[in-house]
Amino acid sequence: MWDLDDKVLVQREMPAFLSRLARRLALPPSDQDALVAAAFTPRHAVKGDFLVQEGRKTTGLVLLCHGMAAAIRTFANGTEQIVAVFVAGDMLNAGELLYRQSRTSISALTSSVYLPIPLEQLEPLIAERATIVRALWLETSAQAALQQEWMVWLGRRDAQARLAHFLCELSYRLQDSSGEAGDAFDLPLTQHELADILGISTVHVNRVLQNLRSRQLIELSRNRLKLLDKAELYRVAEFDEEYLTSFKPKELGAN
Amino acid sequence: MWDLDDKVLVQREMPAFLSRLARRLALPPSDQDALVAAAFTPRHAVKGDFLVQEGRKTTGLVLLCHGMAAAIRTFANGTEQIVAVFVAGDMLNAGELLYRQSRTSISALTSSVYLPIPLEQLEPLIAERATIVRALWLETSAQAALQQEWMVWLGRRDAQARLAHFLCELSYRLQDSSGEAGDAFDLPLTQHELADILGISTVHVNRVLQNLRSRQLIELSRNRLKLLDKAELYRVAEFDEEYLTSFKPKELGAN
DNA sequence: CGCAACATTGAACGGTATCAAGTATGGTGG
DNA sequence: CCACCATACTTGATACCGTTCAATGTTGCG
Repeated sequence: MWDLDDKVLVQREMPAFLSRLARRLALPPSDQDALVAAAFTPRHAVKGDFLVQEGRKTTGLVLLCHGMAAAIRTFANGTEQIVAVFVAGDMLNAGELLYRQSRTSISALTSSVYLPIPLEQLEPLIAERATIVRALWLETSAQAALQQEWMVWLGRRDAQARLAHFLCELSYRLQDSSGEAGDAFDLPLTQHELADILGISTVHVNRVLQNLRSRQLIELSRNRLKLLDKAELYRVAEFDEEYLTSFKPKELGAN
Repeated sequence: MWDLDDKVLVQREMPAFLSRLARRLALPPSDQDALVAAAFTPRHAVKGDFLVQEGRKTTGLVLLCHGMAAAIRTFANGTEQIVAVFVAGDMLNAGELLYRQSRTSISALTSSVYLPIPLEQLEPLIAERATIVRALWLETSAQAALQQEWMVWLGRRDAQARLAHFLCELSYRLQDSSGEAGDAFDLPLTQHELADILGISTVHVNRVLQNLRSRQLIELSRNRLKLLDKAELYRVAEFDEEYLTSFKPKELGAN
């Protein structure tokens, strides 16, 4: 699974990842150092590899350094629902860390680099350093806020608004995570996967996509997405980025 | 808003509540004492009162000691989606504590007793006591797990399965929270509120309820619900209580 | 008692699923 | 380099679940 390119990729991505991590968690340097010291070396996964497996014992925290991943729940009848999409900088399983086993499978949507931090190393930090526990709690909270937003559009919007909203959210998060402009980005999702995210059928994803295309709101081919009219897309989605910007937490100790 | 009955209610409910809290958070006695010492006195709310208001500055942690409450998101067009239902013993806003303002309004579904813990008192504890941060993190994780389950049935099940699942979940949580048998309990929700939870129309809630009644699965009148055939209801809902039982976290320090 | 909120019922409409078929697209082995 | 295959995407026809609108019955509360 490893080849030269992967190693190069890892080495090139890690510094950028670590600085994003610092920005995001707002940890004191000593804590961040302790966290990184507790980690294994970065690993590489290809599309479809599982980074976390449903029902397995939680073995540690997993940080996504590069690429994208999705948390999947599978039904008895074989249908699936994607309950989360992760981008570089996200923790994949902060919310499951305190439980015996994970409730979802998380699989790589693209070739990815991830950083596992085994529980044995992490537990002493969790037991002693309130700031590190706080960072994990913060990430869990952010994840919960995102999920809540998904619940709202799953429950109350039609397919078009759901899709538009998802694209807006992803654009915003990628921008935040990579620092790039968010008007065009790689969308490594098949229409089938989009269907599993939005809770609609694959066929209908296709139709809604074409509708958005015909209205000159987006351009999408070969997994490359362009947002042609962001303002109008935001309107269709009723997308309010505030729930994402407010992720920036209060400073420690600040009122 | 206060009368004698309320005070009696508060006094009668608090000991039971505190013991539930202890069981749930698995905090060392010293930490639990510190938490309770930081709290205001218990307060009382009537149906419809807001315990937390969307957009307002977060002023502290709110524990629900008695009654039920719902977290509500409101749209521009006036429609609402209920994104969470809380029962006695739940923390209402653990996941929002680190942010500047709350994203949801939380309103009392019944006459309720709640315990506010102001941020000024809480912040020193959060800064210093890893065990307390851990408890808050744990509660946020539990909340996120519940939400994820809702996302799954919002995305992929029909109205009947959604309703059945919600009833199963609530029954289970009430049983867990109150210790009572869960085969019959008060369901202080109008069909309209159920619709806002399930993401379907009020009219359809009515029809689905009647279907469940005609199949001898439930009995519901005057806000009192009886589960007549729990096994079959579980089957219809594809309800797997494990995602709720697994909330019981690992012991501190245990591997 | 009378009003307001809640529950129930029917009819027509609409969004989305499902089924089925056909068309790109990309990767693989010969 | 091409033939082939698998996967992804596209399109149309039909059925169903759930919405909406509207009317009526019921309950509870001031």
